[in-house]
Amino acid sequence: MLLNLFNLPMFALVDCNNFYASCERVFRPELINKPVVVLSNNDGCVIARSNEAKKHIPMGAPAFKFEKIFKQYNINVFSSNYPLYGDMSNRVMTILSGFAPDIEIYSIDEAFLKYGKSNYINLIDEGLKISHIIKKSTGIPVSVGFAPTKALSKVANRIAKKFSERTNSVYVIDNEEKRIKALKWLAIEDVWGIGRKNAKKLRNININSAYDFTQLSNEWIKKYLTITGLRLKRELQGLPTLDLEQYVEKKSIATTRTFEKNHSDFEQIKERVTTFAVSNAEKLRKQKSCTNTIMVFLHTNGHRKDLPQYSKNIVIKLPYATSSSIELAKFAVDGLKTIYKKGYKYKKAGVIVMDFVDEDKKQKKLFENSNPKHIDLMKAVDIINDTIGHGKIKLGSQDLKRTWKMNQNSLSPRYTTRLDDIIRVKA
DNA sequence: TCTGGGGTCCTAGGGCGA
DNA sequence: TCTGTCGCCCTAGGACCC
Repeated sequence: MLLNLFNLPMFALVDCNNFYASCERVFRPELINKPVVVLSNNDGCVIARSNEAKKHIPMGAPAFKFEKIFKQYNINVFSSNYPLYGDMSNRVMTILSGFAPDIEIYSIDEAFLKYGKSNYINLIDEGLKISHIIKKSTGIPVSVGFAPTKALSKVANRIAKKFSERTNSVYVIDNEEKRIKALKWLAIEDVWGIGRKNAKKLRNININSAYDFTQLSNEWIKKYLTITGLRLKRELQGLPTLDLEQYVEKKSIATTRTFEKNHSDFEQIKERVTTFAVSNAEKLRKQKSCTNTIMVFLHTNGHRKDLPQYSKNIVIKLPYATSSSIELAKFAVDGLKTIYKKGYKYKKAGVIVMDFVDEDKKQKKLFENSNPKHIDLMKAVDIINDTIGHGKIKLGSQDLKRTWKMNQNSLSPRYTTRLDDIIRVKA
């Protein structure tokens, strides 16, 4: 049976269902069919929910406001366990890359696959095979949507997930009738690329579905939703406009954190900012880049209307490109000194680096250059940290005794990445 | 008392040289 | 020499994604 009626390459979007919650369930099977939520760093707000929890908990719900509801409905609450989710994601992606030659890992829990137009395979069977093998090998349930464009494969995936009992979590949009039916069903705010603001704008002019959106004139879309909106319209019409994106090095790297409590003291914030800069430097060295620009920001808790508010950032053009932890930490602290004001209770700070060059292509400046001794020193630090554990080697300006702890009151073990936490099977 | 983190892309608008 | 205009570059900020 020839299913590919568009006679175009087909994209599959494979999406792990409620990924973080599903990861927790893999190692706690007694939680299957029970409500599960996963919280953000610091146990701040809800960032993943199982289907059972979705009835009671909105996305992004602040945990402290929902404690009663958690108890009332026996919701199982987990702190986020990124080493576990990262490892489970790698397993899923490795399996997926065996299904199609071209794959784009779009996020921790989803990937696009591209099937050439000559691959006249039964896509439903292919989707079922993907879902079966991933479930069997990793325990993670997935949904699969096929369509001739990436945006339509997102729509197909949504249908697969929403009507999983009828679709077995696999859906294919491969003719005009299905495309139009799907777009008429999909609410405008659920379209990939239409966020809250734009959805409101569109609702105001009576554009309520994805289909309505495709009926808008190109001029209107270009004017109000920019070139991005125009691309989206083409994609929804079934005209391939976005291709798979190949791996590219990052253009910016950020380390930012909300503090577990407010800090007013300069020295404490300086220690945090130093640590953020060191973390960015490590990530830079991993991708073999140096940075020319660093930004430091600092702000108070915007939710506390009763406290005086202050928020400031500073962008510093560096005199030379560097990936040295020591140099970046120094520039970051210089920046912090400029923006720090006494008397405020700070809740969040961060360091972002951008404007990269390859480490072997950086230009030598006439007067000021990165200290060449740092190159070997940083290599040694990276090797030691990789071998004996991350963060064992620190700068003197980082707090050596204190380990800054996030609130993680409900952290699951790192079943797959820490020997001590591995599951033991009793004979 | 307690509300995440890390990215990308796009545009408007200003400065500036031709 | 003065002025207007065009295009380029840069930056800040908004909007989006997961």
